[in-house]
Amino acid sequence: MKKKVRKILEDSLKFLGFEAIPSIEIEVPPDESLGDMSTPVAMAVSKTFKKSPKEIAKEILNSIKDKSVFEKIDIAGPGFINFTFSKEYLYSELKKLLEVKKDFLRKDIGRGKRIQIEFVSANPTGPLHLGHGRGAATGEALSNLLCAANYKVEREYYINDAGKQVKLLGLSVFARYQQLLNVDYPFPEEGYKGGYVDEIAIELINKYRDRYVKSDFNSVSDFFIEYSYKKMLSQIQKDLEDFGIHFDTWQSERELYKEGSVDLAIKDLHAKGYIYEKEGAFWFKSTNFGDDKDRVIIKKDGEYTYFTSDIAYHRKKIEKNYDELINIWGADHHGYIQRVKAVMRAFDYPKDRLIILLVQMVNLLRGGKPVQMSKRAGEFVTLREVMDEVGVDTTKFIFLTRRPDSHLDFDLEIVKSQTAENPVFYVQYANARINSIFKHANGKGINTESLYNADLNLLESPEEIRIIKKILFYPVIFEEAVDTLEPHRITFYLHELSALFHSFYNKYRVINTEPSLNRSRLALCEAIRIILKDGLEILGISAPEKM
RNA sequence: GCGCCUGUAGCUCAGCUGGAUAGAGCAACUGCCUUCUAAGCAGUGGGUCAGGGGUUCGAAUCCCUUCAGGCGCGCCA
Repeated sequence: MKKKVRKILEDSLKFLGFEAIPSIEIEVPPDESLGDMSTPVAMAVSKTFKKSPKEIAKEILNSIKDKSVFEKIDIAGPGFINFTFSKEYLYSELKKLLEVKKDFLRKDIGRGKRIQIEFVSANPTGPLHLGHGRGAATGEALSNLLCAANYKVEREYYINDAGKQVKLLGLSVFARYQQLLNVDYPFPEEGYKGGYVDEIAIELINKYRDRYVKSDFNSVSDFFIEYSYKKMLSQIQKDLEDFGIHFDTWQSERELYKEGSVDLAIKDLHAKGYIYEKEGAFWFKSTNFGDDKDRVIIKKDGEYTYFTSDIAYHRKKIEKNYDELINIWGADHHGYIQRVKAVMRAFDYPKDRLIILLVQMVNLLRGGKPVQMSKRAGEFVTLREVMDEVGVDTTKFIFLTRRPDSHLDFDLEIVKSQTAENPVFYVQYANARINSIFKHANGKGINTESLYNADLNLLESPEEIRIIKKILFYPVIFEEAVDTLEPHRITFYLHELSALFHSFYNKYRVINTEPSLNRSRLALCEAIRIILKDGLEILGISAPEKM
């Protein structure tokens, strides 16, 4: 739709000799009476060509050869050119949609490019919380979106199963284990205090009784660490599965060490001359690549830092040779961006091929009062609890009606009280209603097949025309969402389309009209349904047939 | 102190790659179910786009600055 207008404008501008025009903006006018598409291009070039915008607009208008697509083209305001599509054009496009269905919606933006999206990647030291849920919902929707745009998407979860944190988890479980068996064992200072730690300890007691009682932690640490983090990881996997999130690959940090990737990465950086020794530690010269300070990769005690394995991890990503990489991180990690980007540049990776998206924090409230979210203190509401309390679709929808960088207030009381009238149901309900109409039609013996053959010219009311225009606009929104990597644009669009449908539904009957009109309106409903289902699928939200 | 993000209706948020009269949901108020699902529809009220400067034909949108909030600035992960 937009492309059509753009093409026409380009031809016209070329014809007029306005070759040097950078980009033609095309937008939607503020009021539908003005038209369907609009361009301020005449205003933009008026200065360079020393003519009034209106004059230029007039010239452009006169030079447009193929006007059949439009009902009218007006010059309005300070020099906008407004286009209103002809009904014939709208009907023919709608017919195409009904014929080819999804293929009409799909734009081959990715051209089969391979892209890896890494998201969630929460440490397996505790259950997922709501912030992870936001990252999960966003990552999943983005993956689906890019997939639909013909990118070959691989979804990856990075497991921090090495290092201090999982060790601390193991120790926390060990301490609880001892305490539950009445051994006076000190709980680690910074240990994990959540109830899940007790659960694991109890599980161990049930399985192994007092086999490890009074053991020296160092001699059994491997067992406790391994058992504990694996337990947490499988719980995380279960939570994600129930939240409807799918991953293709799970990259373990331990594996990176085991397979030698970490040593290799260090060696590689060393060979490039980006490693130096200072004060007994080894540093990566990240300031060479825009970071504010150099970073330690081998500590004085010979241990690697968290960053070291991340260097190896990203090096491995490079080796896998994706066309693009996306990392979705919680905003609390933003200070980490420069150093990871520095790594990529040190490995000569093109600057823009790694995109790091930040998802802002979720501020969890209950009745306006903040709920503490400290994993170590063990006070937090888990994603699981929220899922169970307010539902998966509702939770996702809340995340997906916000820009990723908006700071989100998630008030459990408000969300729950709105559950019955939650916006997600508004969209799902539109789909369910359409299904109901079809069911009704089938019951009456009305042919609901091959609706592209219906007489679409009968769709003449302002409401119907408005819906057709909205439907045909979907690919435009889709493309914008892909370009900006912002799935929430789809969410808002679906809400708007649903509103138009509900309004139409209330005013007109689809069936029990004249036989030919039955089919026309069913065709319209079918088109709406195709889009609602497609959009919801991208968002990872279910589309129930009845509600 | 430095860096990143945010500030839009009573509340939660869209709109931010500059365009015409700033939108939605919730909340409030008034109407609409004997016909395809009322989880719906029609309508009313509601704004210093945090404040101040600047850029230009045009600024919620870009730049500077002040204020407010969140987050981050480890040989932690």
